[in-house]
Amino acid sequence: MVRVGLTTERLVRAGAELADEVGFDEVTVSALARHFDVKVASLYSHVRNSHDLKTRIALLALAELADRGATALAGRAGKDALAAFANVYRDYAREHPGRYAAAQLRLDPETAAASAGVRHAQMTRAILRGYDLAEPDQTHAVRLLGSVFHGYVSLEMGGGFSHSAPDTQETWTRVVDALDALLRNWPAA
Amino acid sequence: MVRVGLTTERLVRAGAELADEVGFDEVTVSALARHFDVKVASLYSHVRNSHDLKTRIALLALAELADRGATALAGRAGKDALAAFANVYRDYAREHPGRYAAAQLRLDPETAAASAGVRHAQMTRAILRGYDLAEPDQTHAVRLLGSVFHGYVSLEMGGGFSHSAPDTQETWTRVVDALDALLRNWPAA
DNA sequence: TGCAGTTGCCTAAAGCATTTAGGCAAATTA
DNA sequence: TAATTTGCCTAAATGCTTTAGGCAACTGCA
Repeated sequence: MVRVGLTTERLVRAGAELADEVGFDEVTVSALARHFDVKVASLYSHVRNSHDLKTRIALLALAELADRGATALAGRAGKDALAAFANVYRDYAREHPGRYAAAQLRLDPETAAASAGVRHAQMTRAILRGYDLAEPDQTHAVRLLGSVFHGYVSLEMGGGFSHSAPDTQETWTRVVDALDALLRNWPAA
Repeated sequence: MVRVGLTTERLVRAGAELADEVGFDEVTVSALARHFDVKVASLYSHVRNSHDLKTRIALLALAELADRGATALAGRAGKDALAAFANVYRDYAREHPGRYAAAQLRLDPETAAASAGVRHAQMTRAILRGYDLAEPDQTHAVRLLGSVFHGYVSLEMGGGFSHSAPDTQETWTRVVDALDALLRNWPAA
């Protein structure tokens, strides 16, 4: 019996790659077993069940995204930081569609609280330090930015903007411009 | 043999209700068959396969959403129209989480082109008539609004904003205010 | 009203994904 | 080298998906 050397980590990493290739929904315990040329049951020593596998892939994606965000924010502020951070989301989704889809998985509250999702919110707040927003407007703005990034990227990936001029890169640039203008000029309640 | 009177329409409608109750992912041909107390194979005369069923539920949801949007827009303009339209999305998602999830299903291009999704874009453009935006900024703005509505609602439903002050209703109101301000003051390229 | 054709639901069966239980051999540790 | 842990296995149950083919109940027409 030749041991392949399975670990939870390797499974999750391979699952993430598989997701990017064939789509997150197609990531199944069976497919992963085929990939490692191993019997299906063998994976269940490393992963609790199918949902556990998917959750772990989601956590990986969130962490990778947060890492990229942190790198992008280093040494930037204001609109520069905003644009860089926005591009992280968009680029990651384009490079890793399966992982990005995984990052959208609904996590139960405790898992979410322990995930890199928390870092995302912190980074968004960091960006807003370049603008003059007091609470509660800062929180409103954090939520708005999250919505735009997430919403834009998922609509674009879902083909929502397809086949129409102007191209999505131009829109993306202009949307970031518009958000910058809005944050500099946030309306009073 | 008692005939239940299955039709594609009834299946789709029941599937939509099931989605709202147990989640869109749990909507399966088998579950629907159980609901009608009928053998699984019987449904395959009315629905091509599982994916076909889900697509039809998605189309139903898109149409319902568009109908509500049209009703909300009737007789309104400017910020009033913007707020009403935004609330349609949010309310629909809260009332019909399963259907809303269905509406997010990625449709192939021809299906999408024939869907009520087209009406959504038209309505968003109609709202923008209340603001002074020429092309291509109008298209950018259409995409921004779509992103915010979609992104906000799905983050909120996914628990992304949970357990934190201020409450999401207040944020939603302020986000709509902010969008209105942005559209009235759209930055030049 | 009676019959023919259509339709609605059935049985049967194959394929694949998920999950658990229990076992043997290889790697690790003492 | 012996003992223990670990990695992968076989076997088996369950459930969802899908296709093929059949009979009974409707429908419409004479």
